[in-house]
Amino acid sequence: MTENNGNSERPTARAGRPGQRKRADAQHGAKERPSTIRDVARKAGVSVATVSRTLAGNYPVSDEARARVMAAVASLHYVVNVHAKALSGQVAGPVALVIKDITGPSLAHVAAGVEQEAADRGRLSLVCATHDDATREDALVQLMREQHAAAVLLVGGVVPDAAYERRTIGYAKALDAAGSRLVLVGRPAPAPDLPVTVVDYDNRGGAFQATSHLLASGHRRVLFLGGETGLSSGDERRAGYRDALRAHGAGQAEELDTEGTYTRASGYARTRDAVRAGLDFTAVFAASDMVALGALAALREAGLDVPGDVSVVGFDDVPFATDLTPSLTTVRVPYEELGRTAVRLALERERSLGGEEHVVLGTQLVIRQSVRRVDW
Amino acid sequence: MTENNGNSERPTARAGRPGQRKRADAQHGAKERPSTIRDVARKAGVSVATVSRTLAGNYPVSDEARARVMAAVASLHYVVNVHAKALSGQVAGPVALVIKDITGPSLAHVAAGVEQEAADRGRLSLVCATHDDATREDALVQLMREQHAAAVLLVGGVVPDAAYERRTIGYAKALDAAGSRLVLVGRPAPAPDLPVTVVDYDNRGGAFQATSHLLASGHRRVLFLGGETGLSSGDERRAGYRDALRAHGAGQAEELDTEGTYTRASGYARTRDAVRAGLDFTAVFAASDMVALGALAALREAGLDVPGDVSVVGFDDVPFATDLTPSLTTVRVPYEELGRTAVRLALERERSLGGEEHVVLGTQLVIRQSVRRVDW
DNA sequence: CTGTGAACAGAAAACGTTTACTGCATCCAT
DNA sequence: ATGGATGCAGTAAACGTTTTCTGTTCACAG
Repeated sequence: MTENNGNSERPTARAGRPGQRKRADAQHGAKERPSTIRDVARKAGVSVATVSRTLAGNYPVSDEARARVMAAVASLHYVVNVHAKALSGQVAGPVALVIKDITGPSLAHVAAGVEQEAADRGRLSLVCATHDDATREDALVQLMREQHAAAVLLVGGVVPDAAYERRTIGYAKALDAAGSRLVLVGRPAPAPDLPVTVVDYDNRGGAFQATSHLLASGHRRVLFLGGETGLSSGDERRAGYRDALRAHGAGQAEELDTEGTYTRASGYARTRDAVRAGLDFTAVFAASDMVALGALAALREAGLDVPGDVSVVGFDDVPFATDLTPSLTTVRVPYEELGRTAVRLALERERSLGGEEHVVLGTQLVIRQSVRRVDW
Repeated sequence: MTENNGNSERPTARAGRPGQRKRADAQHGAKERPSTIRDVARKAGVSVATVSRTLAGNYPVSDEARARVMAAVASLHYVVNVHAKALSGQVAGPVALVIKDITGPSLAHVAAGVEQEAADRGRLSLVCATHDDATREDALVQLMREQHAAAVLLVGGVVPDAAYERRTIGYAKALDAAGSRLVLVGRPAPAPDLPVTVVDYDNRGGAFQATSHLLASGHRRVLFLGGETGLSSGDERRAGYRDALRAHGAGQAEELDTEGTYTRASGYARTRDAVRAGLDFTAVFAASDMVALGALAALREAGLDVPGDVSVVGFDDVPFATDLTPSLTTVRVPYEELGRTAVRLALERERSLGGEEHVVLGTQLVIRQSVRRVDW
C-alpha cells in the first residue's frame, strides 16, 4: 500500500495548474462569469481586503478608497458569493421545514409562521415536502445536514412506532453532530435525553374542551369521529374526548367512539353510516374540521338540521370554518405560533449545548353556531 | 496612493498564519466542529483526493481504499460541506419563491407546485414572503442574487404601474447578470426583450367562460364583484366579463359592474349593498372564491336562496368550494401547474441564453350547484 | 528482461471570501 | 528630536471541496 506522506512542509513546487473553469470570453454570447471581489479590487485600484472591509463596514477605510470601491461595485454589479462567505465562516445556516405537504390549511400556517420567524431573524427558509414517504424524509434530513441548516423542523402527525423512534433518534444525533438542531413539531419525542426540541400543542386538552362544551350544553350522546388509532394526535384527541365523558359522568358508548382518517370523506362516510344504523346521538365531535365538513354534508343529506337536530364541533379552526353554514364551533390550534416557536427555540439555543426542550402550546375553543343548547 | 502589485508569481513566503477558527478541544462541552474530508482521509489513511473520488464515484478507487473510506465516513459522521462543494463549482443553485403570503389557498398550491418540480429536478426551494412590501421584495431579490439561485419566482397580483416596471426591469437585469433567471408568475412582463420568463393564466378567458355560463343559463343581469382596478388580474377578469356581455348581446349595466378587493369582506359588503339598493340582478359573478363566499353570506342574510333566487359563480376553485352550501360553480385555475411550469421553464433554459419566454395556461369552468338555469 | 499501458493514489491549484498580521505614514505628547 | 499611538492599506493563510497533473505499481506482451 502506498504510504501517505505526512510531511506537509515541502517547498511549493510549481505543479500543474488544474483550474477546472476557464474564464469565458464575454464577447462570445455565453453567460459572463459573475464578477468577484478581485475584479472589484482591480477596478478600484485597491486590495481585496479593502473591498471586503468597505462592504462589511467593520474596519476603518478612507473616504477616498470607499468611494472608488463603491463605484467599482456598482459598475461591475458585484454581489458577494455566499458560498465563499459561508466557507470563511460568516453565514448563518437556513431553517429547513420538512413537511408532508404545504397545501393543507393548517400546515400552510405552520409554514408561514416558520418563514416569518426565520425572516425576522435574518434566516432563509427551505421547504421540502415528504408526501409521507419515510425514505424521502431520510434523504431530506441528510441533505439538510449538508446544507448546514441551523434547524430542521419535522412537522406533522406520525405513528409513534419503533421504526419512528429509531429513525428520529438517528436524525437527532446526526443533526446534532453536524451542528443542526432537530425540532419536532406536533410529534412526540422518541426518547428522553436526545438533542431535540419538541413543540406540540394540547391535543388532549383541546378535545376535552370541545367535548366538555357539548356536554355542558346538555348533550349526552356525542358521536366521536376520531382520527387513526396509532397516530399520536389521533390518540390524544380520543383521550381528551374520553376524559370529558368521564369528568361529566356521561356514559361511554363504544359504538359512538369511532376511528378513521382525517379526511372529509371519512367524516362523511362515518356520519352517514351512523345515521343509517339508527345510532342515538345529538352531537358530533369531529377530530378535525375536514372531518366535520364531511359530517355536515352527511347530516344535511339525511335531512338533519345543524344545530337544530344535531350539534357539531370540529378541531383545527381552518380559515373557512367561519364560512360554513352554520359556522363551525371548533378548537383553535395556534399553527402559526407553532411554527414561530419552533424556529425561535431552535435559533435561541443555536450555539449552546444539546439536551432536550419541550414546549406545549394551548388550544382554544371558538364558539360559533354549530352547537345548540338542549334542555331536558 | 499605494500601488496594487499585479505580480502574482511571487514565492510563497511563510507569512503569519491567521486562521480565524481554532479547533475546540471536543472534551470541553462546546459543540464539536463537524469533521471534514481531511479528517476522513487521515482516519482512513488515504489522501483527500481518494476520499472525494470514493464519495463521488466518478473515478476508479480500489476496494480496499473504498472500504476504509466508507468506514471512516461512517465513524466520523462525515457529510460533505455544500459551501465548499459549491465553491468548487459542483452545486446547482436553489429555486427561490418570492411570494406575498403562503397561506392563501391558491398561493399555497403554487408553492406546492414549485416545490415538487424543484425537488423532481434535485433542487431545493427557498420561500420568502414579502407581505406586499416592495422594499422587502428588493431586498429579497438582492439576497437571491447572493444565494446564486437558479431561478427567482415572483408570484402574484401586482399593479403594473411605472414603479413596477422600473423595479422589475432592474430585477431582470441584475438577476441575469448573476446567472439567475427571473420568472414572473401571474404578473405581466414590464417590457419586451427582457431576460425573463413569464407564466400566467388566462384571467380574461376564465372570466369570459364564467360569465358566458351564466348568460347561457338564461341570466341577463349579472352582478360583477370585480377586483381592484389597476391590479392586472382584476382588469383582465373585468375585461372577460364585459367580453361575454358583449358577445351574448346582454346590456352592460354600469351599476352591476363593481370593484373592490379580493376579500370575503368586500364581497359581503358589495352584495349586501346591492341588495339593499334594490338592484335588479339574478346572478353574481365574483372575481374570486373568497369574494363569492362573502356574496353567499350576504345573500343568505337577505333571505335569498342560492341558486333558487340568485345564481353565483366564483373564480379560483379553492379546495373548499366543493364544501359550501350550495357547492360553488367556479373557474379552476391550475395553480400547481403554474408553479411547476415556472420552475420547469426556468431550469430548462438554465445554461442557455437570455431572452423572453411567455406561457399562458388555460382555465376551466367547474360546474357545481350554485347556478340555476332560468327560462323566460 | 524490457517496454507499454492500465489502474490507482497523492500533491496541490483553484473556487471567492474574511481577517490576523505586518507595515507605513502621520500626529501628538514628551 | 524621539517614542508611541493611531489610522489605513496590503499580504496571504484558512475555510473544505473537486479535479488536473504527476507519479507509482503491476500485469503482460514482445
